[in-house]
Amino acid sequence: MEQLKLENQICFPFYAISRLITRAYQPHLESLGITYPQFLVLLVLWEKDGQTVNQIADKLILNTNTITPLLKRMEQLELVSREKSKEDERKVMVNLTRKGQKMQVEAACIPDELLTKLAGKDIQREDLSEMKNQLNHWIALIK
Amino acid sequence: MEQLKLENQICFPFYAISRLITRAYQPHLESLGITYPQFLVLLVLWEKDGQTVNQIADKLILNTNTITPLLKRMEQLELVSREKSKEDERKVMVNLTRKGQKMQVEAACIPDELLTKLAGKDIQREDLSEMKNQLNHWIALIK
DNA sequence: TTTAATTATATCGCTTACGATATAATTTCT
DNA sequence: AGAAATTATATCGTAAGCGATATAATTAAA
Repeated sequence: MEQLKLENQICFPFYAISRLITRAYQPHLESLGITYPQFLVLLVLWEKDGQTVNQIADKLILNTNTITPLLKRMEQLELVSREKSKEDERKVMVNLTRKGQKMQVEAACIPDELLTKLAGKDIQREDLSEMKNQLNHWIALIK
Repeated sequence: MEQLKLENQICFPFYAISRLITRAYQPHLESLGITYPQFLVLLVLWEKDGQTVNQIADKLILNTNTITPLLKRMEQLELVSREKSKEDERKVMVNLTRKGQKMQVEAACIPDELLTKLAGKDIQREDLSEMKNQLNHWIALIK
């Protein structure tokens, strides 16, 4: 059954690379005391502080049952605060704490460090950039 | 900080697409009573039955602490059997059961069904095939 | 041939990830 | 206004995924 060979699947490389990337980030994030999904939440909030749970979930394409406990752990780490919106009490506003804001400075170099490491393995920035655009296009189509 | 925008990350689209693919497979696999990682294990065993835990882990780029409980659950589902190798008692041989073998027939159409669905969203097989090759190349480089 | 190192797998603890379901606040409908 | 529907978030249960560590079998070294 040729169509069932692992080698012929498009799904597997995405699954594998996703995990390999998380592994590659891990040592860099460990020194900050955060995980990869927590880093993604920070990326969203650094770009625009003060977003609702749903806004963050939408951007990361995650469900609230994933993001709620994640945000609670980040609250424990004192990276974010969560409080009900005054206008609409169903909404929970998530804000960066001072600590969460400051972490941006330390994190700023991480993406570049990883790109440099990949360049050493003959994976160039232009290739990654092209790939990124292609993938973002597909995500928009299938989301 | 331009380099920290979610939009500019290459890591995020991989993370997102990987989960979107798992979600896309889910309804197809649900009727078989298996999960996406379990499906990947079956792909590996359908290709070559009777492999050790490590051989399967290597092919899926997973650690034994992920694959061992996964295989145990598949044993519960009576999809595979696990028994110590006679030559080397440290090794555990994983074999498909009759049920695990038979499932290949029902699963054979799934990849094609998903490709057809993607074609409807303007994602063509040639593009995916090219992407697959590119990604497999990268995996080999960074693994 | 004991001892030490290596190999193969498993266990533990914690963090995602998500389907199903619950709860409370807000809107919409009648 | 009061009931019904919708929206926003949370809770529960289960399955990954992985670092750290443990255990047993095999191999290498002294």
